[in-house]
Amino acid sequence: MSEPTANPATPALNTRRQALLEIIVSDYIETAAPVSSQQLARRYELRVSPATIRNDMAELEEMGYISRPHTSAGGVPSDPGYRFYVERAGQRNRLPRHFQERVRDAIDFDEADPAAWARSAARVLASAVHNLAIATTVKRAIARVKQVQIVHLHDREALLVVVMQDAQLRQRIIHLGSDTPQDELTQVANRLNQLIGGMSTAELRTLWDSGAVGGHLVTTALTETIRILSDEERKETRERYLNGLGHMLSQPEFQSGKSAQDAAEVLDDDSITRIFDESPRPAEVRVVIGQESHDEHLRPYSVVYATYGAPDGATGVIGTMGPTRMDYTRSMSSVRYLAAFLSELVQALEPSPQWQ
Amino acid sequence: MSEPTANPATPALNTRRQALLEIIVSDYIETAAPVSSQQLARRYELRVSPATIRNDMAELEEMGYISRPHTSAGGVPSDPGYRFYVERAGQRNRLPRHFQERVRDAIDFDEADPAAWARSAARVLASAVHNLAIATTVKRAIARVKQVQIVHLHDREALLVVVMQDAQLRQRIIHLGSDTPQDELTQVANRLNQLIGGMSTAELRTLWDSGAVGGHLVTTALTETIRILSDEERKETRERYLNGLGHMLSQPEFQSGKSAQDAAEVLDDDSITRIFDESPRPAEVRVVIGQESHDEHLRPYSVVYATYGAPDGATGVIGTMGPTRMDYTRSMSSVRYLAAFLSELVQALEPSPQWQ
DNA sequence: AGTTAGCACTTGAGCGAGCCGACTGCTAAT
DNA sequence: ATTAGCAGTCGGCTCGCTCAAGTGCTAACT
Repeated sequence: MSEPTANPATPALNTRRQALLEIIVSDYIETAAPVSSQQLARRYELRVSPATIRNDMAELEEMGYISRPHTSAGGVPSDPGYRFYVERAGQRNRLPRHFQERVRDAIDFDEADPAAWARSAARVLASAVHNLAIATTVKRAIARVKQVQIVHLHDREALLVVVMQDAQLRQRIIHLGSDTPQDELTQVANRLNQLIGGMSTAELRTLWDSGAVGGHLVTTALTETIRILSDEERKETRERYLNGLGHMLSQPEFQSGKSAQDAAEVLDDDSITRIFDESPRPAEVRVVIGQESHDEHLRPYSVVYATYGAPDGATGVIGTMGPTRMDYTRSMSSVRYLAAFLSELVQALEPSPQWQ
Repeated sequence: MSEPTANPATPALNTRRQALLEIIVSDYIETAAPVSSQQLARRYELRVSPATIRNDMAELEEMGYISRPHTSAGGVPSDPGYRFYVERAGQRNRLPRHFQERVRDAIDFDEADPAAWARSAARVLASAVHNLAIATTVKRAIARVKQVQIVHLHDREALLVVVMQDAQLRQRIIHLGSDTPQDELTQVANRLNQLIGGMSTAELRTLWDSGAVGGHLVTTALTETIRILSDEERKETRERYLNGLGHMLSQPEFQSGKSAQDAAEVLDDDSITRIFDESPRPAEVRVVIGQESHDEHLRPYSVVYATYGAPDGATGVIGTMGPTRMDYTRSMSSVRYLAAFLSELVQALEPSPQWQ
């Protein structure tokens, strides 16, 4: 592992070599074939001869930015080469054609369902970047209850519905001491709502400990509410939506060489969710290239992702995964745009942060 | 396309040949290698010589039950061969080890969440059959509302929560004429519940047309409720959970030959859901083998699936997909068991059918 | 009739040789 | 510092070969 950092630390690359490296990376991203000095000279207006380019490429190779499949082959970017490219060109805005329209058509605010939004977002993103896309629903670090409802099912069973602060719903079966009419259940729920509306798990626990709430049914409902909220905080309850594995597998790297099975296994377990756990700050698009990943299974791939949601509120993650030879500028632009779009929707669902 | 039906119509296969065909299919399912006459003679107590087996196999080939990759190779079952096998051995119960325990451990009734059940069911099934598993949530052909709730979000927006007869939840944003306190919203919801509890879409529409409900807010809530229910009936709102693509791609047919990309694309679009639309009666496990499928994309695969849920009530589908060389007895047993298990859970959520 | 032994024949898989084309690395000239 | 020219390297491809597995057929047997 030679570790050239793409930063000032490294012995400076003269301007022409920097430009050359960028061209090499972007050409390889486009063609998926090792790029040779002659092709570079022919296809781009470099005003130098192939021999000069060869010299420069030898230098780039020595510094670890590119490597060669074999001695007599062209250059292929290595992870630091992609990193250089991302730092240099990553901020450019390169949304796919009609991307905004496609997003607006696919995602309907009035559905009010973060799960539906996430599913559509994953679909749009996948088809935009031609790779696998992942979107999760949102979740708050600190769960608060907004309102509860108790619905009679039959005999001595009822459904406890909890509406959370971020407008997400959770449900659970509760067992009643006796068959209780719906009217009474509604009353209990209303009384409970007066008490606990807006409370966090901790506050609910305090209330419970104080014993201030009486009645068997109320206690049961409160207990289960606490359980739901603490599950919410403890477990990863975000729903994940995946789309576009087919797009990803159509990339040439999977035709020969890379194993489609490995890629599929990444989806079956929770690797991807794990990398998402280290969520970046909202509005920051994070790029993890190949070996940079902490997760061994993800090493052969790159991931571009961002957090979306309300600041200090409910947050989810949206991102894309593909071979390290992925279109970083396009991916970053698309992810950035979608994250912002979803953030708006989610923020419209809950009170603005000042209210708390 | 020669079309031998596996039924009495076909010129009778003598008993030995039937037994032989079953052995060939099951051996091929196990080993994934063309089965030869010598191996059959060696590994099974057939009490006849390889030459005789060759004669029988020639007959089986002529009748379309098996085919050969090339002239000097063993036999592999063709679709009608698998069909014969399924009809003959399909009813045998061959659950994987500890399957029941695994199911019970993975699926928690108290969660009361059909989505969570479906997700867990897909996971268990996938690992049991070593193939892709799909489970959907449930949906009623005729939606009924059980209860609604209106939750104030902020300013002039509120969340309409609809609890359906089968205990599923739906939500939608509604825009209020003016900023209305939660108390009032709760009252409106309670009034509305008196009126509409248990109603179907048609009944709600009649009510709406009658103009018997007054008040702007009530009307809005009613309108949106109708919209939710009719969406429910019109659209495919079942959530699909997939698991085990990695298992499926680890099957030898994908190592060389079959395209993993094609398989992945089947998942990205909705082919599978389409085959599920022709739901079998509950408790019937349906098997679609290769070319038998109406859907072109599914032709290279087999699908084993069953409907689960309450009779005349909410139903969902669970099934597995894999190469035509899949373990049908195991798949059918597992699907049958899981469908029955899920049915119990779903039925416990809603009033027994007589009540309606 | 049905079954079996024996044997010639077919075929895919694996292996190595050899050729071709693409590209580099190096040297020497500008 | 750049460039032309050229020898050298290497992967990919094709061809031909051999080998092992397994069949299809014929003739003998029960």
